[in-house]
Amino acid sequence: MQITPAELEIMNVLWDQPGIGASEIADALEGGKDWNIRTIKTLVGRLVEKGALTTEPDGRRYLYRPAIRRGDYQKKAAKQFVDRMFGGRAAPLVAHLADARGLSADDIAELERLLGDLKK
Amino acid sequence: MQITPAELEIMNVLWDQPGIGASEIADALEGGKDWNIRTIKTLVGRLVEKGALTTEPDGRRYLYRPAIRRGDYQKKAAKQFVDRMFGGRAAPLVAHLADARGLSADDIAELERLLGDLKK
DNA sequence: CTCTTTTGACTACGTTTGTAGTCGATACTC
DNA sequence: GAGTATCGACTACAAACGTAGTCAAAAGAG
Repeated sequence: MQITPAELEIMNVLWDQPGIGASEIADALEGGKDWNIRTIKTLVGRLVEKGALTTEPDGRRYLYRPAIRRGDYQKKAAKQFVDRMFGGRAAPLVAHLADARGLSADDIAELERLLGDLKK
Repeated sequence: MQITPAELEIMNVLWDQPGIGASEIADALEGGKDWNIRTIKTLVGRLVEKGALTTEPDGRRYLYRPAIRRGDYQKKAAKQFVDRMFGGRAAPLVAHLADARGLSADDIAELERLLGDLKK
């Protein structure tokens, strides 16, 4: 089940607010993404076809909610990305991120905690 | 300059062995990727159009080499990926990777070294 | 020299993706 | 109740993608 970048925007909205309709999705879309409502409905329809969303009738419209967990999808996507771009090695990826956007002190602290856990 | 997954396979070969021709690329492609030579040439042609590869005549054929550095491309792709999938937060990504594929002891050591550097 | 192979240039073509439009039915506004 | 907004279902359509085919010229095989 591959989710395209445009579709992912929809998924992100629905992971944050499951059980809303198409017009609420339109409202909730971040910043510049002022897609036409038709566009949103097309993307939602494709996600339903793919089995990534479930529908629930609500009067004459549908409410949508993710059929897959965000964490599961993120994990699969992360693995695929690292495999393709970095031959499966995570460290170079983190190095690039550090360089590209400057990890915040919080990020660094979190990573340290994580590494501490992993070593056990 | 967006590079598609199929094109990235080509780039990876050329980053490892810059200055080879289409048939050498075919030979060098990893494992299952036994693409038709036409397919490879199409992909190479598109990469040249996009400015991702430079050409150098060699007799009646061309040798190709990347016009962009692997590191630069990785960095941009990593940033874009983390932005899209994790709202820009690197730590959850690393957590998923750790979970999904079990970071090796080497990976962990490398990340620790990296974090040590970052804290300075 | 003739046949086969290889190369670049150009073309092909189904599928996926982004971005909507049309249509008929229902709901909401006055 | 008549006009307008909204919904789902279906359709449209160009660009990008994956995967290759055709063609003419040049190079290599015998």
